[in-house]
Amino acid sequence: MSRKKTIKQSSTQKEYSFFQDVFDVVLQIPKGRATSYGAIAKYLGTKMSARMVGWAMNASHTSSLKIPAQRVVNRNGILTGKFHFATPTLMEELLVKDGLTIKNDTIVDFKNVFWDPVIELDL
DNA sequence: CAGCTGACTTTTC
DNA sequence: CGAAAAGCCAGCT
Repeated sequence: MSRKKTIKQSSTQKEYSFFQDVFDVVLQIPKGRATSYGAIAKYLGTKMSARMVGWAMNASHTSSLKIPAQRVVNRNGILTGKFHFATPTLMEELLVKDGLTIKNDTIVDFKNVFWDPVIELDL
């Protein structure tokens, strides 16, 4: 279903940011899976760039919602944003708890656990 | 309104 | 393998 537009808040919530879309997608990432910034960007639209997704994650800690940002890595499966967590090792710890294997700041067999919103949601 | 910035990606050397 | 540059675009100052 096209839940892209389901994000639309009530009239009261006039402040609508594209961050909401990113958060919504990230929150739907199943446990034990991970996706890339580019995949989310592609799902949200061609006008979206990977940097916007990463930037949205930067704002995730400001959001009241709990965003599993550890499940979002770059296209190589490298934990590029780990330094933005409370501790540089927190991101890896969270992914390990999800059942993933992290080796040298990189998700082992990333392509196997890759979760593409375009395929899992839109399709 | 204009310039900066950024948790990315791809190409090139 | 690594460093550098260019493209990308919305939000912030």
